[in-house]
Amino acid sequence: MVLQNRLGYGFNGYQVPPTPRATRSPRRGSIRKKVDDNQMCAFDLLATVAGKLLEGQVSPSSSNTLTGKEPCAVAKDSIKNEQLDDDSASKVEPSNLVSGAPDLHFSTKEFPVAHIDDCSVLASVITSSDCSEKIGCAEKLVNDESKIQHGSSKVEPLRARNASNVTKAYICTLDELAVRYRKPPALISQENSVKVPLGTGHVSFPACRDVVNIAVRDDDENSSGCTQPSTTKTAFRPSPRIGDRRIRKILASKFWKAAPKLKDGEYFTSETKPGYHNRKNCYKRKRSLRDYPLKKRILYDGRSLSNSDGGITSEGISSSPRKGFSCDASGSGATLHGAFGTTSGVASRHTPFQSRDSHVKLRIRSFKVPELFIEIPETATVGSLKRSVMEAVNAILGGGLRVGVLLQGKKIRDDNKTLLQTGLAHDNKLDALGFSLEPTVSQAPPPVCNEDHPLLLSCNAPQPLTRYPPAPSVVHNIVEQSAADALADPPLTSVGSFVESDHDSAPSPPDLSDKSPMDSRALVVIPEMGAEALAVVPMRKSKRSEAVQRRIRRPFSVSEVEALVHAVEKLGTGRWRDVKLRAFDNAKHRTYVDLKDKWKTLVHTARISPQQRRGEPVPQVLLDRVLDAHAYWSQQQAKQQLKQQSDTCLLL
DNA sequence: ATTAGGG
DNA sequence: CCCTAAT
Repeated sequence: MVLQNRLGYGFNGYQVPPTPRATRSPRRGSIRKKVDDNQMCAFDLLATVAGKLLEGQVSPSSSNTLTGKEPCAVAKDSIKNEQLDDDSASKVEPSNLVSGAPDLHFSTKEFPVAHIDDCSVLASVITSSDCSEKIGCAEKLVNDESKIQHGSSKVEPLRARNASNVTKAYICTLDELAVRYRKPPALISQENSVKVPLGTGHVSFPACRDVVNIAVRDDDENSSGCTQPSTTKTAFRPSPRIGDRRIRKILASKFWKAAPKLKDGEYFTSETKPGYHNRKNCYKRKRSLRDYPLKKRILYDGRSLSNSDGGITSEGISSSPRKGFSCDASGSGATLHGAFGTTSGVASRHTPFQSRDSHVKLRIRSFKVPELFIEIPETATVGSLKRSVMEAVNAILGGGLRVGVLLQGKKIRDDNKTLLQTGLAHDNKLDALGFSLEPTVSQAPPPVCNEDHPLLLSCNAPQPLTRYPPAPSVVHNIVEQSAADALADPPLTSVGSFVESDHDSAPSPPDLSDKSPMDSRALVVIPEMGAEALAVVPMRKSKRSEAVQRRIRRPFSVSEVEALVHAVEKLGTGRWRDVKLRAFDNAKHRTYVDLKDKWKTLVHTARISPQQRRGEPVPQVLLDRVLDAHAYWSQQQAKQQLKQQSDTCLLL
């Protein structure tokens, strides 16, 4: 232990910087922003693909709609539509965009259900790909949540950089959708001429606020569905008084509790709370659905994947549209069962999509895991290696993946299109259907590494329990607030020694019993590519170096903050390397850049109102010290600059 | 490799 | 946390 810090540790006074730092020339504005805005915007990517997709699908006569537009325009349109909200249900109607495409006529009437083996995420995404409204809702919710979490100062949701948040909320919403979607949904849209048959348990697509409500209530299966056309409009309209905060609250807490409780709770089981930094965020189906295991193949291959698009195409997809497959509202639990049972091979029978009960049955025989990066010392045991791989697999399946849908090698990025619109509902197209697992930008498969000695975690003992729930089936481990994960940090009682070495990434204690003779220092499991041809979207750069994953987010604990404050008080800002050496020498996962960044956020945190702060609350005392130290060292810096200026003047 | 800043 | 320019 390099340093012993305690909360409330007295401030020993500031230290004079050893060397007056030269005045830095003003930084040039980074071009980064432009890159972000122009190239990394998720919507841009999506739009590009959507545009290409439409080009290939829409008949020439309809090329004056979406096709002719700039991809960016598409993106903006979709955003705008979302923001307009309220009646977006009607405004975003796909058939409006691509009028003239014959297939689209049935899109509002028929809703094929895709059933995918075992993977809830897949099921969610697939099923939702035809739920145009719900997807939009999900993103809308994300927007709202981000707005809250970022405070009023800065709202940049839905950007690639914030994909983490997006993914989190997105998926959770999708899960909800999947649960709901087991009932035969019907698209309600005022703009569509097709009337929604008020048959068995049709579920309308509520606007985002309604989604929230759905998440809360269990018994609304019919309340939101089977809506009379007349009342539909009002049902879609979000009540204005519902503020962001409420949405967030419901999203964060109620939903995650409610979802597993949903009628046939057999459907999803969440082991822990959601979150991209939660490696165990892994949905598992209970017994009723587990009969259809997801085969995973890990390929040992030297190739790396190219960026987020370098997903792996699923193989062995068989599908067959089936008419008359009934999934009534009550028997939703059996829906997946029935769907999975009999598929094999691809039926080429043409399905009359006029049928209400026309469904698309899909069966994915196996998926390849996109990428696993595992670093493990050669002294590690095979057992620990297994656990490491397990960790990585769980992490990547639990939230580190997103699903791509491909049709004839082309990625379908437009989640708002129905299966019918994309042509997936046609038997002849089903052969060309493919799925891909793509690493989420945010959820990097946490590099599992058992370096050093992951022992002596005395003060942090409870932590691994929180972060690595022992068994699935622990439903009550669901944490309610996203920020609550900060609670997983070492309790304040262990202030004596903070800044432990990076034990977080060593979940499984090394099994000292049997030493592995493994020679390789690092085992790298890299997927088969198979996605080169899918480069529908010209990626900025698809180099192997793209495999570098974003580091796992590790919120600073209070004790860490305390250490940082103390060190900065002593050393000042601008000597982050010294700060690192002094207070965080043992925390390998904290770089001096991290410390600098943390200080930056600390200063910011100290300046905003406590209500706007998020995460584990930092004691006000500490924040006061932050402000004091910041002021002091800023002043010192200014003095130094003045002194240097006068010096140079004298020299001249 | 470090530092400073913007994202 | 990431990315990068400038040291």
